[in-house]
Amino acid sequence: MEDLGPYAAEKSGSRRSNVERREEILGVALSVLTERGYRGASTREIARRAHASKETLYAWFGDKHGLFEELVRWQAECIGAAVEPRLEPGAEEPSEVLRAFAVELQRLLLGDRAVVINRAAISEAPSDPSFAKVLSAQGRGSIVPKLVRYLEGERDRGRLDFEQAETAVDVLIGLVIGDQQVRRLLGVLPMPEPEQIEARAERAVESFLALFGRDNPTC
Amino acid sequence: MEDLGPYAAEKSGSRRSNVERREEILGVALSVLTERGYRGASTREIARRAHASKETLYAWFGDKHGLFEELVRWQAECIGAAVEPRLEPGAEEPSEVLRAFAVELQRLLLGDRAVVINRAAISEAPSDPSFAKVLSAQGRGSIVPKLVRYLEGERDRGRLDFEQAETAVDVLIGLVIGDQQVRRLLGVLPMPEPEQIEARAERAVESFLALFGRDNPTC
DNA sequence: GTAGCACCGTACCCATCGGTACGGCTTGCG
DNA sequence: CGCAAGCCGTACCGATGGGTACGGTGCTAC
Repeated sequence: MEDLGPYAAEKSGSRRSNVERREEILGVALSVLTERGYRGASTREIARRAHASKETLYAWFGDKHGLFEELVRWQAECIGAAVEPRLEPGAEEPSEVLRAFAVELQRLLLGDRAVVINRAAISEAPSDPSFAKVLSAQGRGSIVPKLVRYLEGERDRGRLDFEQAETAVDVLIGLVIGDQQVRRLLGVLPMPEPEQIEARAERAVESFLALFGRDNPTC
Repeated sequence: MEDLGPYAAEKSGSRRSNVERREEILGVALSVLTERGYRGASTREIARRAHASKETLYAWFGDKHGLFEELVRWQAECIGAAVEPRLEPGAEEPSEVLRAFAVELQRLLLGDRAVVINRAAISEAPSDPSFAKVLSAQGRGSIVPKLVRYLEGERDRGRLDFEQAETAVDVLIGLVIGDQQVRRLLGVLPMPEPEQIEARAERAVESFLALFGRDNPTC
């Protein structure tokens, strides 16, 4: 991590909260990214709208790539963090746990921030796969293992039935997200309303349990 | 369609196959797009590698946007055309028809051409949604109705059971594609091998029929 | 009070982009 | 043979990009 704050990190008390300023700049970068895409988001415009100088911007983040890598990392961490606590096994019924998970997963993957960041990663993937790597590692790479562990735990409890946990995870994600994410990325699908998210989560989990639940409800 | 060939379309016999030349240029444009993305694909490089002049290029396609719109349209038509004949209802079992459909859908949506074109549409979506519109209309917009019609036909024959055909379509697509497409777009998933595609198609259709087939195999 | 530091705003450098113009070459045709 | 059309290669234009340099300003520390 060659990253650095301003020159004097915190040695001399840093008269103002420069971490706050940092987030402010990142927020501006995010909105410019939203409007113009990665290539169209110029450092000039970011600096101007953040009332910062380009020099400061480059001193803090190294270059344009470094600035947006910060954004990607931030978003990726959000996904991993927000989904984790919903996957506690044991107490509640799998239907309830999975429903909450399905709602949260949709909110995160289909939300504006995720869409914008994923667009940037995808558009830069041919020439520079680093955004995509980070996003994928912190996103799917952190969620799937937790989900696998949870599902296997419930299987051991006798509440689920499957052979390959990875396959079950694939099915669950497919049922919950479907092609919504791609359509969001293309800009042809608006963010679903909360009740639509709930309905889809309900339906997805119902199907999932019909396939992998131990108590087949149709018999 | 404001499109045009060279000035004399075919009036004077067009000494060489200029449609062939056109496809040659589009092929070069596609490979440059593959390597550099939409913004990074300069008309200079396309002209140079196609041994064409920029002037010719602009005379034929109008501008950069027009050139790539041709590509998008071409790819979109391929998807719609290739999937259609596999959805003939009646003779064969739904499991067989859907399996073939699932294989073809994966081949088309996960193939290199589709990935590259979708990347371009996604990266330009914030500032110019026209690529995404075309891609979505010709792709999903043409497949889903056919699929709906097929599924409803089989339901009327008593071989499937569901209420909302659109929901069933959603489930099917989710099971077949899952998040493979997004991971392909991010560049973190290689094109699956044919046997992997077959296996996934098999599994997806099996699950689909477990949910919507009339003959529940688990009872 | 004053020296120094971080920062802002602006101007600047150089590369590249989309799009256009031009000279020269090939080719089909009368 | 000569003409005209189509096209290639190169050069050019204005605009904009990432990245750097510099003078001015306010705040902190001593």
